[in-house]
Amino acid sequence: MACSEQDKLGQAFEDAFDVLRQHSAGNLQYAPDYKNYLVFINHCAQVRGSPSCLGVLPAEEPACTWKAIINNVADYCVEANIHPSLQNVAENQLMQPAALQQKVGKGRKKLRLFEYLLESLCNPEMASCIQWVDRSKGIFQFVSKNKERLAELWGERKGNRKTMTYQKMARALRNYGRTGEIIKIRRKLTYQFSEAILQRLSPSYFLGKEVFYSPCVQPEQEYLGLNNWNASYNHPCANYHELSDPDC
DNA sequence: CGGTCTGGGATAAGCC
DNA sequence: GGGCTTATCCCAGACC
Repeated sequence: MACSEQDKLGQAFEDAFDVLRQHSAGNLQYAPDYKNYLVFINHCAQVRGSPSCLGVLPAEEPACTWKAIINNVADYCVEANIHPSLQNVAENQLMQPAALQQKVGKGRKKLRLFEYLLESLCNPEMASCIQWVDRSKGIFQFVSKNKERLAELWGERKGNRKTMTYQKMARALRNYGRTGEIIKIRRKLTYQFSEAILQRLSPSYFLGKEVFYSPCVQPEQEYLGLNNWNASYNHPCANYHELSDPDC
């Protein structure tokens, strides 16, 4: 693929993300860069599959309209299991819910508890249930008042018949202690993602971008730079689907 | 003393 | 069907 063609696609990718950012009110937590765009391009069926689009992305090409691009960015984001707000954006704006359901439900590895916790940590709506204590160390804490609610939602997500409780959920968390994925902190309701997990979450391929977007930035918080990348709950959101695959 | 939290053995469930 | 991984159930003890 020629450089100019890459540039076109890269620009299309970045612009599409800009649109998504606007629609998600700054909740998009992806910094577009070239490698990301390559992943996107690889994912993009139109670009990958259509000879007319292969390598070139003319704005007037119907199969490669902004709508198609944004759809595919959203599609990619959903497959990457990015923040639910993105799904809402895509659903509201462009995507068919049925397609979303299919992507979430079919051909995917079973959701694991720590993945769900990461997802919750990235979800502002769950801030009343679970919060970061020290993102740089991967330490998080359940909110005593609403921890049962989080457990219930976990149970619902798993499709359990019986109600999930915090006690049972915490037991599963302690099992992660054996594998080292999550360890218990000697502090009430507090756990920590292991360094190995944090490193596996580290988006080395994002090198070169300083700013990205946080879904639940607190008033006193600012956007995070790369130095704080491991401190961020953004990259777990964007990448946790890859955790179970050491090759990723 | 009671409620909450933590720890761990046993076992079920799902996947390969 | 067996082995492995992960999740769940249940009980006991520590702590506040």
